[in-house]
Formats: sequence, C-alpha cells, structure tokens
Amino acid sequence: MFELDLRSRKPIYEQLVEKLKELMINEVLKPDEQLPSVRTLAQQLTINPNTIQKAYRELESQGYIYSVKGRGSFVNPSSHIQNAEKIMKVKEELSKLLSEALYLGITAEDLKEMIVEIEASVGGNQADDRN
Amino acid sequence: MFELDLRSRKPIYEQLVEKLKELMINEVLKPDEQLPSVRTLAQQLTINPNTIQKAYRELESQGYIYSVKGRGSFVNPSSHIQNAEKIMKVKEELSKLLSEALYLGITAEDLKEMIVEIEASVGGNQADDRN
DNA sequence: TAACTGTATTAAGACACATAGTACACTGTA
DNA sequence: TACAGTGTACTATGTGTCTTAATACAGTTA
Repeated sequence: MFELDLRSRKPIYEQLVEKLKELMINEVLKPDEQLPSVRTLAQQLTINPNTIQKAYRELESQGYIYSVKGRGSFVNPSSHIQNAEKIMKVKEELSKLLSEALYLGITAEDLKEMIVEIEASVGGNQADDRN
Repeated sequence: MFELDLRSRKPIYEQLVEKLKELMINEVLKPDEQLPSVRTLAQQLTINPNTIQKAYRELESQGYIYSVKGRGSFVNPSSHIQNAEKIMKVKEELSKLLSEALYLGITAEDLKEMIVEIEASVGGNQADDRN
C-alpha cells in the first residue's frame, strides 16, 4: 500500500496519518471506502497494531475517517469534515510556509502555478459534492 | 522577544527555530544583525543554554544564520542561503499542504489571494538583493 | 457460533528532549 | 595582559513519547 521510514525522526503513526491523507486526497481511497483493518495493515507493514490504531484515532479526530466498532474504518467524505477550526490551522501553516518560500526566492508566480497544477491533478470535483 | 509553549508536544528547540525564522523572514531581525547569545537568550526564556544552542545549530545547518566562535551568531542574508535542496523540500511541503487545503474546500482563488497578501506584508524587497 | 472488526489497558524497552554542570577556544576591550 | 563575553563540546540524569507485546472486551457479519 505504501512505505514507511522506520529510521525517521518522524513517528511512524504520523507518517501513517500523512500517507493515508494523501491517498484520500488523491481519491485512491474514495469516500465511504473501507480502510484496511488495524490488524491486517499492521501485518502488511510489520508494525504493531497499536501504532495503526493511534494513526486511525488521529485521522478520526481530524475528521478524515470514521470508525464503527465491529465493522471497520471508512473514509469520510471531505464535505463532512468540520471546517471552522481545521481550516484556520491549515491556513496558518500555509501562511508560514508561503512566507518562507518567498524568503527563499521562490516567486509568487511560481507559487500560483503550483496551485493550478495541483488543482488539476487532484481533480476539481469537490464543488458539486457539497450539500 | 517571543513566547514558547513548554507544554507542547513540539520540542522547544523546534519552536525556537520556527520563531527565529519568522523574525528573519519578517525582517525584525535584519541581515548580518547579531542574535542574542545562547546564554542571555536562555536566561530571558528561562530555558537551558543547550536548548538554545541546538536551535542555533539547526538554523545554521539550514543556512539561516552563521556563527563565529568568540563573536556571536548572525542573520545570514537570504540570498546567501544554499537553495537547490532546500527549495525542493519547501516545495514538497507546500504541495502536500496545498492539496489538503483544496481537499478541505479552500478555493484556488483563496490561496492565490493569500500569496498576494503575504507578498505585500513581507515586503517584495528581495529581488534587488541578489548577486 | 466463529471470525472478523474497533477499542482499551498494562508493562516494558528504546529513544529524543531538556536540564545541569563543567570545560575549552576564540574575540573584543579595559 | 587580564577579563568578560562569545560559541562549542561533553557527560550525566530525569522525563516523556513512541513502539512493541500481550490480553481482554464489545460489536458486527456470515
């Protein structure tokens, strides 16, 4: 499914959160699709089930997935993610990173171009998904 | 000078790196200006000098400051930062964050507007600083 | 019932973080 | 030359997080 860097200073469960987010954002994992169970994914990645669970718990608290005891964990449609506070956080992070990029000499035009490319690759199909 | 969250899961030295970067990017700390010594800053923030040193070492390895034994630590002009690898990293981080922002429903127009605002606030004075 | 799901708990080890204390080399100045 | 200030290095210690391991319980599905 993906690879982890066990020697990284970044915790495994955080790497998992990032990778899984990526798969959902790029719609490799589609809305309401079931994620691998904590045990099977742990076996595939040869890491402890508790570590998977920690990642799933984090993803659920951020609104990216929902879990049902006895059934499994599933991708939450992006339109269902609680937005108010979450969007603030992302914007703050973005603000820092954009400032740094400009400081390093990346031009505003470069940055705008990045947005256009990412928007195209990720598919602009969220507009009609809202209710 | 600034505040730290000692109870955060984020290490103090990383918070320091972020805050100091911010001050340099916003030109509160100007090129070749001297930073507080590890001991005085440690006293001001009531944390250990070793922690300050760790932050300074990190900033130096990233090219943001330079240190001279016996004299002090100073802000490195942004045009002197080695760019090749560093810009790649920042662009990768940006790419992830921009994808997430779009996924959460922030529009490309919002993002472009952010860039314009940040560019204005940070001062577009880097173009004529290069050699 | 049986096999699968999520969830919770405790214990242990490894590792990074932060502190404390000490020491050395270098620079600038009285 | 002294002295105070600077960066830098090292060891030791305590603390917290991460990760693993082993169980256990509750709910769902065939």
